[in-house]
Amino acid sequence: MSKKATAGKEHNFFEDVHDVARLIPKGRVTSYGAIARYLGTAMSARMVGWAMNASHMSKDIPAHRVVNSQGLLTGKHHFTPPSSMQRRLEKEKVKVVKDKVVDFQKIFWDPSKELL
DNA sequence: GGTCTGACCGGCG
DNA sequence: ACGCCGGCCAGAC
Repeated sequence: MSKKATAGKEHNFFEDVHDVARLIPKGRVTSYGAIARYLGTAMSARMVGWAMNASHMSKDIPAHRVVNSQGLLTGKHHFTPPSSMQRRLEKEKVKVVKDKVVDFQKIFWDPSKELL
């Protein structure tokens, strides 16, 4: 039998998001919407960000590589200090100007495409 | 168990 | 170019 016969659907949103976030290559960035879409919740990008908030518990999750569709470091406010997000991105050769990722489209990493 | 919020996204005026 | 609005899902109070 299955391991979980009557196992309720554990839509571990956290794990899903965390898993994808961990797969983000260094020097690349993705958007909440892209991850949401990859998970099947395209319109629920909000929860992706919220789930990322929980990523704070796991230091293995490069939340700083996740930005919004504009390439803006919207979540930097949740970092400590906020500037650490940009700092980490620059550390990965990702240029950030005015809280925005330079060449965002170029380094954009789409899980539904890259992880095909 | 209803209500609100949230690291978003895209459309419209 | 910019501001406002709704939508969508999941958790917290």
